[in-house]
Amino acid sequence: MADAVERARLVSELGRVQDLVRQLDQQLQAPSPSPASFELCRHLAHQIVALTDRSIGMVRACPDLHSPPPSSGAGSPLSSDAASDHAHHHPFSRPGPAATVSPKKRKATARWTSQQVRVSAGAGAGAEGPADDGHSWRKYGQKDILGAKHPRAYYRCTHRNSQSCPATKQVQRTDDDPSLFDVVYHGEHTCRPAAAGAGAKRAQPQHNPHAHAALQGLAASLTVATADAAIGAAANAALPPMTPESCPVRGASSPWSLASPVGSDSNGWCNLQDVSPCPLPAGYRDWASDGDLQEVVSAFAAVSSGAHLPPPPPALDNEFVPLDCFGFDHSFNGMDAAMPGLFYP
DNA sequence: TCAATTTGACCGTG
DNA sequence: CACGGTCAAATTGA
Repeated sequence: MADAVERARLVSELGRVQDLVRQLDQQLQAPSPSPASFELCRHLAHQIVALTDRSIGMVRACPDLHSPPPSSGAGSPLSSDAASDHAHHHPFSRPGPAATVSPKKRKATARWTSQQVRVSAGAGAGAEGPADDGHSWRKYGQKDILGAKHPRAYYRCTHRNSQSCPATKQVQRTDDDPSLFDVVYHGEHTCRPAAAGAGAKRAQPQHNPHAHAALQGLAASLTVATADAAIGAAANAALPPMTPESCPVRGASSPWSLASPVGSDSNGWCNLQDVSPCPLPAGYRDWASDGDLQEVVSAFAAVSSGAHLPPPPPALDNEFVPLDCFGFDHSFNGMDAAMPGLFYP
């Protein structure tokens, strides 16, 4: 029986997280980033992580809060996989070419950032598959999935060999709507978008002038996630108005079709069926088309799920590598288990 | 000729 | 043993 006290505490914790995110946002907007402000950013980030960790612990400790929200019948996104429940947990494996121990071996322990997205087939581009997400993918497999009408296709980044880019994705047409695809992204792109933007460098993620947008999105996502955690009206009442539409993450549609699973429906999907851009400030668009959106979203997903960046370390178990984005280099061992409710529903 | 896709087999997990 | 994920040989296309 989730006592109201526990809920109130959780809401309060998440509210603090949101405040911290806003502070971080403000720091990132500072015109001339100084080492001091960078340090502050780091500090804020650590606090955010610690608080979210605690919040998740609270949710876990309380069975009622922990129980998943009843999927609002309207076609649960993963209904196609409902028959096989591992389809939901995507413990990803195979950390890239460096782990050439023996072929066809998978590491069960490796956990990658995993982002679930539902996209529609590009309207004009035919219904072959989801719209281009800005990266070049190479198909390496296809499987018929039990209980699903359509096979699942497996893609890896074209630059996997040349640049050791570990990113992969799985694409599966939804059962109910053939024009919709469920896309699960694993890993992060470490490759350079070679021909994409003329000489677009993704060298210094920190002090990214657009990073604050992602943080705002994160703040919005936290709001939604709170609601997802069955906090419901209490949370929404306690938090400042921030509509899901204000989440830049959801607007990453042109041409990016990537979204954070946090601010999504009850199953962690972010429905991008509506490919028409959602109302976004111009900055968000520019940023999204720049590729930085994915970077930041992935970064947060990585932070949340304890993923790491290549090149893969030789160690099998402790697989954390510092994120260059915010310098989240400590205290994430706990985070590995901290966010599964959000990323591994 | 090379790159991308297809497809059946292999492997680890539950 | 069934299933999902991956590999790699064969095939296709530019």
